[in-house]
Formats: sequence, C-alpha cells, structure tokens
Amino acid sequence: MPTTDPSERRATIEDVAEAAGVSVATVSRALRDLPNVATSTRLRVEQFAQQLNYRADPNASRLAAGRSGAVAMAVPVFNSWYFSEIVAGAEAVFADAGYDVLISAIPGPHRRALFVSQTAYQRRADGIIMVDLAMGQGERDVLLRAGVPTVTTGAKSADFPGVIIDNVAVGRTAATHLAGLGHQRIALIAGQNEDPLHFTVPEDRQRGFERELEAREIFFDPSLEAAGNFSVAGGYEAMVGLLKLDHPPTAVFAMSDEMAFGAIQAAREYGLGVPEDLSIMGVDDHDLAAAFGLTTISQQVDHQGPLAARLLLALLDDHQPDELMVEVPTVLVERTTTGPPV
Amino acid sequence: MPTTDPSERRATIEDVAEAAGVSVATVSRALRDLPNVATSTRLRVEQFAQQLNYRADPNASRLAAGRSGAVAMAVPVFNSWYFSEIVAGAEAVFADAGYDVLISAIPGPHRRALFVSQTAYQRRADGIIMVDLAMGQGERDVLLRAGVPTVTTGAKSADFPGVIIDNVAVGRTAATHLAGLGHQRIALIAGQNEDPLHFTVPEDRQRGFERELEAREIFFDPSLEAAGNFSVAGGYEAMVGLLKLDHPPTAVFAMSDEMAFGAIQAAREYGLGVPEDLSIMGVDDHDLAAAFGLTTISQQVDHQGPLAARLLLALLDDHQPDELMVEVPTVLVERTTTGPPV
DNA sequence: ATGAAAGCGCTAACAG
DNA sequence: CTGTTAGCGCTTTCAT
Repeated sequence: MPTTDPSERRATIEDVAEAAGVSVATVSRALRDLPNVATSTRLRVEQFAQQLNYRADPNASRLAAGRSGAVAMAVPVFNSWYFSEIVAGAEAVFADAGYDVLISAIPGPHRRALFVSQTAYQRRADGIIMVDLAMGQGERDVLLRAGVPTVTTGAKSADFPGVIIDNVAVGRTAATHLAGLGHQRIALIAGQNEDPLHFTVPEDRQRGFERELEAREIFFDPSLEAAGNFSVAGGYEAMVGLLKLDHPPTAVFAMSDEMAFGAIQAAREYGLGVPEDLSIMGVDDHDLAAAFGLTTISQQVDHQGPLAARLLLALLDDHQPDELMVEVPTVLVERTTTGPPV
Repeated sequence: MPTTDPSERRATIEDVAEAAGVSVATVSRALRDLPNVATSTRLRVEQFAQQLNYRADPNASRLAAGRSGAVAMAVPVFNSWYFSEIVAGAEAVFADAGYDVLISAIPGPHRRALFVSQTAYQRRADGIIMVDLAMGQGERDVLLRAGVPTVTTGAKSADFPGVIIDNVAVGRTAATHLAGLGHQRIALIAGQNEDPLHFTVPEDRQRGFERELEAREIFFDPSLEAAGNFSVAGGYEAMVGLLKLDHPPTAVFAMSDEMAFGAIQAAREYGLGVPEDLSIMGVDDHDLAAAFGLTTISQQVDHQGPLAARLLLALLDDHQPDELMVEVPTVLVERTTTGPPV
C-alpha cells in the first residue's frame, strides 16, 4: 500500500513544526522574519526547514494571506525590441524583490478583454504593469474598482502612476534636426491607421513633428505620411511607397528604429545613398542603431523597465512613490544616416 | 461600520450556490464542465455566475486541486532576439490553452539555483520550459524527482522532451558554404570562453564547422577563433580583433546573426567592403537579417516556441507526445554578405 | 444528479 | 515570545 512516504512527500509547515517542537504559527513567523520570535527559536526552525527542504506552498499562503506574490506585465507583443527590453528590465527588479512575473501579450481586443477581466478580478497578481497599452475608460474603471495597483508605461494616464517620455518633444526634436539640416520635404513613417489599442504615442510624436514644421513654415504634405506598423517590414513597405511618389521626400522621420531599418533597406535597394540622397532617422536607439549608423532619438529604454517595476513595488509596499509620473529624458543621437539635402 | 458590501466584495462560490439554489459542489462541477450535472442546472449556475461576475479564486482552486494553472519559462536573458521570439511563440500557445505564463531570466548561477529549487519544488508552475539552458545532473535530478513536467529547447537532454536543431549540421553548412565559395582562411566568432550555463549549442556548431573544414583539408587556424558572447557588441569586438591580425580572414562565420551584425559594422568601419573584401555569415535569420543583406542559416525560430509549448501541454495533459524530440530543420539563406574571396 | 463534509497548507487574530 | 483556533475559497470523496 503506497502510504505516502514522508521522505518523498513535500514537507509541510506541520512537519517543520513537529521537528522543531514548536507550533505551526511559530514556524510561519520565523520563516517570514516576523517579529516576536526568539532568535534561538528562529534559528532552530530555519535549520529544520532547510533540512526538510521545506518551502511554503505558494498557493496555500496566497489563499490565506490574500496576496499572490506575483505581478503581471501586459505588453502588445513580445518579439519587438522595445517591449522585450522593458520586460527584461522590469523582470530583473521583480525577481530581486521576490516576485513572480506573469506575462501576457495583448495583440488584440480579444486577449485584451480577457486580460483585464481575469487579471484584475482573479487574484493572480498583486499588481500590473501595462506597457504601452493606453486604456479606455471602461478598462480603467475595472482596474480602479478592483483596486489592483497598476503602473503604466508609454501612455500617460491620469489614473495610474507611470513612466513616460515626452513624445511631443520627440516629434519636435526630429523635425528640428531634419529641418535644421535644410530639408523641406520630410516624410513621416508612423504607426497604424487603425488603432485598436488606444495607443497614444504615435499621435503625440506626430503632433510635435507637425507643429515644429509649422513653426518653421515648412509645409507637411499629407501624402508624405505612411503607416509603418512599428515593424521592420512595415517600415520597408512604407519607404517603398514614399519612393514611388512623383515628388519623393529628401528626409524621413520614422517613429521607431525598426521602421527606420526597414526604410534604409528599401532606400538602398532603390539605389539611393543614405544620407547622400535620403536622410533617415528613427526613435529608440535600438541595439542595432549603431550598426546601421542610424541617427535616432534615444529614450533610454533600459531605464524604463526598472523604473516602472520600482514604481509598482512602491505601490505594493503601500507607500506612495515619491513621484507618480517619472519622465525619462530623450536625447538626439546623431550618427551617419542624416545629412544635408543635395 | 464597514460591513463588507456584497456588491463590492468579490463573489465566492457560495454566493453563486445560494443564488442558484444549489450546493457549492454543484457549482464547482457545473462551472468546470464536469459530468453529472443536469443541463438545466448547469445553465442556471452559469447564468448566476455571470450575473455575479464570479470567477474562481485561482489560489483557492490551486490549493484544493493541487495544480497551479501556470507554466514557467526560463531563459538566459530576455532582451535578445532569439529568446524573445521563443517566449512570444510559446506564450501565445499557453494563453490560448488557458495557462498563465511565468517568466524567469537566468543570467547566472545564483538566479539559476533559485529558479530550479523554487519553481520546481514550490507549486508555482505545473510545467517548465528551459530555453537553451542545458542542465547539470544535479538540476536534472531535482526536476525529475519533483516530477515537474519539463521541456527543453536548444540543448538536447536525454531526460526531457524538447525541441532541437542539428547544431553540428549548422556548423557544417556554414563551412560548406564559405569553403565552397573558395575561402581558405575562415574565422569563427563563437560564444563565451567561460560557460557557466552548460550551454552546449556553441560547441556543437564549432565541432561541425571544424570537422567540415578538416574534411576539406582546410586548416583552421586557432587564432581565427574569437569570442563574441552572442551579442552585437561582442561580435563587433571580435571582428575588430580579427581584423588586427597579421593575416586576417577572408570570411567569417558568426554563430548568431546579432554577432554577425556587429562584425559587419566593424568591417565597414575598417573600410572593408562586405562581401568584396570580407564575407560574413550568421545563424538565426533574425528579423533584420534581410535589412543587412546577411547570409545566414535559418533555424525557424518562430516555430520553436509554439512547438515547445505544445510539447509541454501534451505532457500536462498526461498523454506522452508523439515525438519526444522535435527537430526543426535548418536552412541556408543566401543573401549578399558572402561571396568569393578576391 | 446532487449535497455534506473533509480537507488543501498556510496566515492571522486572539489568548496567554 | 508562543500556541490555539479560525478561516482563506475551492475541490473532491462519499453518501444519497
């Protein structure tokens, strides 16, 4: 008869209590470093716990304590440089703090609805980071009512703390750089036309870009705007379209480095020299920006993940963070893909 | 007196039972589609559950049922194209199957020990995917004894099912391509010298590479081997070192596309034309390989994540998968960074 | 087909 | 400083 062999069975808190000759409550306290435990007791408990290879069952403690010990990160997609960088940075901080990290890709409305209802309602995560997923009022309400500490990234939200950059300034910087070089016909490779995710970043960048051109009395021809979908392939396609125009641009501002890379590829295939015949710049300062010699606007992505994580940890520790909105500075990085027009 | 207002409190299974006029056991059965529930009852229960916005507390059900409803993925790092691609592919499959996905970066021995003991021992995940983290005997034993279904990727392991590629063939293909073009002095940009993670992929690729050269009676000069650390920066540095040699190579095989990108950058900065003066090829078929015109060996990374996920799901469903080892084919993708030597 | 009741393993008052 | 005792909310025999 297979009576559960105690050496095979996972040790429970009772096993430890028995071995150490104390109550389970004391074991619980000792192992969690709570006050009111004699040092000698604590030491003894720890010793037996180790010996029995005991670790508290997370599900039991979560149920009893009402916290999950996990945080969730929601991103539009994973396989994109920007998002994987954010996740990597935040994960390291959470892991150090002893939190499990749950991830969820939210590529569309379906997964999105699921995520909000499930994660917010079910007690799977003590807190959430929404990465570049601007929320509608309904979603905000769900999270607020559920009382789930939430931090946002990318999209500014009045309801939640977050780490942001000044995207209007990003657009302005791009226009300033390109116009300063003497360009008059500057194209814009933006995001999608449809925006199911309420993603506000592109509009801000575009606004800053257009306003700066306006201020300089440079006409922004609407036909010079193309959707690049924030992907390499999209940037390529957008550039191809732009190059086919009767009156093509002499410079291009792509809203992300990945789109800029695609644009560079298209330009080269078209036989154009960059920057001799066409200037191209991006946003991000991607790992490979230097390899392409890409002029870009850095947003210090490596800082953003850890910042967001620390913001959430502060919320979880119940002390309001010093600043609810952390703004990461952006800075123009001039390389070799931009120059004066011919 | 803040008596918990039932409309604010999360609905429990008891609330639903009461509303529907049945027992909690019946609610539990009905909501999980278990047999032995009258259709009419099930419908009624479902209706009230929805009305009360009820969803089972995962911690409670996990504790009671002994399963966590989550899977864990461990990767060396996140912010690398290859790993984020694998995670993205697997996450989509797991999410569809209703599993939570926990992630852990294992950059070094410390996090590694933590991961194995905690995740395997504590009941936080029902299964684990170890991505390119070849395990030592000790770790294998821990996982095997804990009985945690585990799937590996990259590093073949006799103890666990996994998805693999033939890395020896990868090395051979590279040597064949470059030697076939007529190169005699071929450099190798490999991984690290120290290998704390028991990562076997590099050795396999190197073995295939050297053997093929040997078969062709081409001498592989050990000074033509450089460590590139599987990063862009590492590839750059490695290439710089190679270029400073008295007798530099005419072709380079980098074990990853990211290292190849760095190498291309270095070569260009050095004033060398690629491939006129120097041929460079990589492994992966990275998103940006086409933008660089990089000749590479595709390993269909987009398939690997979903394959690994499905393997694990099969294990979790308790039916042994059809094949324990899924081998993904590799294929040479010729672009424009390789050509005959001058 | 349904219900009663015994846990799952831990935490958190409350006593002492 | 430590022990007792209720639960946390659900699942799962075992009856009926």
